[in-house]
Amino acid sequence: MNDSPRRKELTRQAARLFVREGFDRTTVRMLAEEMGIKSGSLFHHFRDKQEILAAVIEAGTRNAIAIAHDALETCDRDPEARLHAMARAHLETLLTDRNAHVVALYEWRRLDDEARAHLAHLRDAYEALWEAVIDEALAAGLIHGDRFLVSRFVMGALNWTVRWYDPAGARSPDELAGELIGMLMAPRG
Amino acid sequence: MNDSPRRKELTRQAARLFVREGFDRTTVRMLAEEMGIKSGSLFHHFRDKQEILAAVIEAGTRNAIAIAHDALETCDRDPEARLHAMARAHLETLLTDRNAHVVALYEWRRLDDEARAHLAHLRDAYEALWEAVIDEALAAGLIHGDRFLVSRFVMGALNWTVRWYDPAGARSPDELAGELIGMLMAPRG
DNA sequence: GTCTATAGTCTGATAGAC
DNA sequence: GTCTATCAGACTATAGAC
Repeated sequence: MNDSPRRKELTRQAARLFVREGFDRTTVRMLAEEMGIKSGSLFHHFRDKQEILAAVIEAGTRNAIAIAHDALETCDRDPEARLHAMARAHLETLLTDRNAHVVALYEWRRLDDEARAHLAHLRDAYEALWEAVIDEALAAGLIHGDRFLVSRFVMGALNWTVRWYDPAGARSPDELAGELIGMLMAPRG
Repeated sequence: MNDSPRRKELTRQAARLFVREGFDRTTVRMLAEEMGIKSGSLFHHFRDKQEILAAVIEAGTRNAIAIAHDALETCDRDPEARLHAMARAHLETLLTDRNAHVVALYEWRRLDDEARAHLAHLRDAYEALWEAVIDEALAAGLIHGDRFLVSRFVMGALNWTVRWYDPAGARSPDELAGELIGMLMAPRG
């Protein structure tokens, strides 16, 4: 459909609900209430419930790419700094906003075939950022292992934080990022 | 309710469906069809849909504990061997059977408060096995980092394999386990 | 762009025969 | 232990007024 500011705001609110309840048990009535309108009005902005999910996932992935891109630009060529920046950016999109990126990761399977095909290149672009940074770290001897598997394991470790991270706890996303890459690097000295 | 062989078999079949479709979008009619009975008959074995989920998660976690326990018993006191055995056991419960353990991890949030309270000690017992093995590896200097965070990151990396692992691919759960702990250990030589 | 009203379908669960 | 039949409510989505 279109791409109005109104639709963007509605998408943002849908993301919060999808994170809290999960896509399947979020009803259009719940979405409408969260948005302050009646359920019938929702379908003026989105063709169906599926389209809302696709909009959330697209926004979440685009945002993750933008945040990661910025984080990489503001740090030098040091592989460790870049790895840290990437992990911190990833965790912030997941844990600080608790936003659309969580939906993109956890509700991907709920997309229909058409939407999945349409959004796959975005997801791939984000993962390509990760694999490039991990390649640099491997080449520098900072970490070691198979390129594909290291990427998957690192992203998995980060993605699963959503399930146990306590925002009221003592550790920030930045500290978590440091601990994760510290775990992968050979001890100093 | 009871604990008949019939109920156990029905629970096993429900697990397959919950993995494939997710709990929320699995209907009692789908469950009944998978079990070869009519939907009304289901409620002779389970009070409601929630109880089926609780049965699956209990079975999945008990099985994971049993498999892990056996794996640890059949290897010596070498911290690396124990870490490897634990990771392999975990991956096999997730990737080979594609069974109830996946449901336990991915649908935990769908349990009602009562079931969650009832099953928390089982989940904790399984995680305690992990933390003990990780403690040994830390004490031996095999890996390094914060005990709590290393546990969470390792389990996260393993749990997320469900989302990308291809059973038809080249790598076995055993190889994956080796790659993961290899990634955490300082390079030899 | 939002509303009311509702169509049409599916849902979890129950009752009672066999 | 399984069946048939069904209830009562919830669901997504649509139509048409404003």
